[in-house]
Amino acid sequence: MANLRFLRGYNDAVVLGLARSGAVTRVELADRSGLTPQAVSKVVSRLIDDGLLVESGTRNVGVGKPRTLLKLVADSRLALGAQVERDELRVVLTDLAGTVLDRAVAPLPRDFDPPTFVEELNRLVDGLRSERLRGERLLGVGIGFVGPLDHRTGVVHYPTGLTEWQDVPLRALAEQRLGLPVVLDKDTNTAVVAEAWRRGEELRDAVLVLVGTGLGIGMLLDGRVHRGVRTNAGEYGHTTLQLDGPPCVCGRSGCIEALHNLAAARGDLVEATDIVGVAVADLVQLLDIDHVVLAGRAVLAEPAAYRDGVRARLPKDEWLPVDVSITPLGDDVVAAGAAMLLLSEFYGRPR
Amino acid sequence: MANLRFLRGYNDAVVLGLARSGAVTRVELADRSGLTPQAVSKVVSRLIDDGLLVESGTRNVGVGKPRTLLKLVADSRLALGAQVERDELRVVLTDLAGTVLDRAVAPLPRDFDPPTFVEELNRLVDGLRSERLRGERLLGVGIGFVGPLDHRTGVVHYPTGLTEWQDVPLRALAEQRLGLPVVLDKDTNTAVVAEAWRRGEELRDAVLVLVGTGLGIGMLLDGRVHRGVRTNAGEYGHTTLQLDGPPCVCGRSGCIEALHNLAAARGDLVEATDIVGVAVADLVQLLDIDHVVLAGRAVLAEPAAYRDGVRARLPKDEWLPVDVSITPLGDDVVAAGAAMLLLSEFYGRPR
DNA sequence: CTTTTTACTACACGCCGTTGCTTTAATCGG
DNA sequence: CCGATTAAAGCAACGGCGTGTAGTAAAAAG
Repeated sequence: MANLRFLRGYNDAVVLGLARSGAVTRVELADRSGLTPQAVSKVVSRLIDDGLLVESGTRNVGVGKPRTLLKLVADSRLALGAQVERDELRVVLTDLAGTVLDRAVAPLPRDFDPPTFVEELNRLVDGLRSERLRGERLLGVGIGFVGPLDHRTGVVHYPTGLTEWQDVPLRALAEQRLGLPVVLDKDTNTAVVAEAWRRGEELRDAVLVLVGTGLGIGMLLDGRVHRGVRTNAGEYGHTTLQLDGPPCVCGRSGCIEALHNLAAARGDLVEATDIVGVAVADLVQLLDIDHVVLAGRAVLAEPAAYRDGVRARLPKDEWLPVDVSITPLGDDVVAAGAAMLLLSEFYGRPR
Repeated sequence: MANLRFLRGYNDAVVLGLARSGAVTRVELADRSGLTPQAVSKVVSRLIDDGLLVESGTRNVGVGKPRTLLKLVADSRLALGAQVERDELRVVLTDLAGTVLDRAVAPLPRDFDPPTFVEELNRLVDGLRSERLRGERLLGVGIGFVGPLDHRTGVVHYPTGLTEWQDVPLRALAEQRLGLPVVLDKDTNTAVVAEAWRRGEELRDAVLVLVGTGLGIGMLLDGRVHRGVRTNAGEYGHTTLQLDGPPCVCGRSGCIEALHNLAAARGDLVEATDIVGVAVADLVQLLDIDHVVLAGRAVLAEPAAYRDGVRARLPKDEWLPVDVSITPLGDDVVAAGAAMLLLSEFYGRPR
């Protein structure tokens, strides 16, 4: 189904997305979006009325009237993002450009239950909210949680290590307590949203590899996050890499995660990063992506080693080079991505 | 970029897609599409004017005016599809519903060159065209080719075993010779299009596994074929399944394809199907899909064995069952899918 | 200063789905 | 048997989308 509201929202999002990557002009927006100059003028004037864009000077390119520069008003809209791990809650405040403005971190009790969590979330959110925010600039809160969960319904199913979380409608609970719109997604998905939102059209096919105690990936395919039928895509840690390998906690044998963690426990960084390299090379080949972003505690402890380990296993001299990078957002990537996921609900391309 | 033409085309495609799955009524179309009843009425009247739909009786559901049944006029539009293998060319004629109406098969000379191929394609196309087709019912020709190739540009790059095919603009060559619109895609992609086009909304996240001399997959993710940055996605045969496994023709070790073909050569069908099972289970977990379709010469020789081998490796008693099936199109699946890919260029959802 | 070139906008327009209402055709209730 | 009720579908007016045409604004070039 598509109607005129969809049409407008879609084109608004296209223009805003291009504007996010830096100062632009109407002419350039028309060229890069495929919209006619008239349509761009209308869209831009809507966005200026909403306070999302401002005109900021001119740029001269040869003869003729100079182009009017347009700039995103990054702090016209803000969002909060949370990362929930088994022992820690992190909440960050980001602006429309995806810049992290502030953060708060608090420990979570062992095997915490939903009410405890919602209260703690509310406490951190209130702290960040009261300092800066007057008026309606704060759009809502995104939550990046460990899986499995359902992004569409906002229900957490049964994450390992959290016995009190059996089919908990977290999105509804959080919306009620915080009085703000809430979106819920898997941590790996919010992380890849962070990269996609900040890098824009440059990043359309990418994988974000999150290496911590487990190994999960977030997939950006053709400009959209791939979540699968039940938001369960990206469980890459338990993919078989060695048929007769060592047993894994998941019950099967020779999983990527088992091989990686064994090598890491031995202190064999070369072997550990090589495992990740082989796994990523398989992914690149399967999905035909041109960007790989590495993140997670293990990677951030030894960024160069993991980056080089992955690069070494990727095919060289290829007609399509694969860009391998470490997330510039560091420990904030999941929480910041959750905030950007919420921003994208309002200002991203509608479905 | 989106405009009113896009809007109309999109909604037309939505309605036509629903109509493809059997006789429906305007009310049901409105319910299932999310469009308003008036919008459906307008769309349907457009489609009737174009000869794509007809009213065919009524259906009574309780009180009130009975619903008018609508039926797809399947033979109002036809398309041809070709499958190109290293030793054989197959061309089929399908209607708008994806039903195969006719076929022609011809051997191809060893290491055939582009001109030879285009002439042979033209000969088979002409044969199928002259028998049935008067007027403008034939929309064009789809070609499913072995990779690597570029779907967007229509250029075949450098398929192994075909030394005369270095960056050949096959789509342009074929369009010129045949005088018909042509689309080009990898064989695995056209095969998954065949399943998607025929099964409609029921199939939104699926993998088609094509097991022949190699092993490739076609991915349908969130209702769209995933091709990757350079139409190279789905090269699954050379994914590592055993780190220290036997050497593969690709230069690496322990690839799925190498393990499978070794087992098959030994005549060990259980082992061969189990390898495919493990590989598919990994895929299902990674992509979170709910449908697996098996196809290809090896599978069609022992369909039950492959189907059961795959089922055995998939997680059981899961909250999300995975449906495993054999393609009902048999040897035609790639060629028929190529025809449906062409149909979808005209009557599928626009990008 | 005039001409040329380029950026941008004002406004009428065609066409999209939507809204409100009417017509059509069945069942239901007496 | 027949009016009341219910549901499907069409008609007409409408708001809003991007588009096309024509015009204005602001620079460089001559």
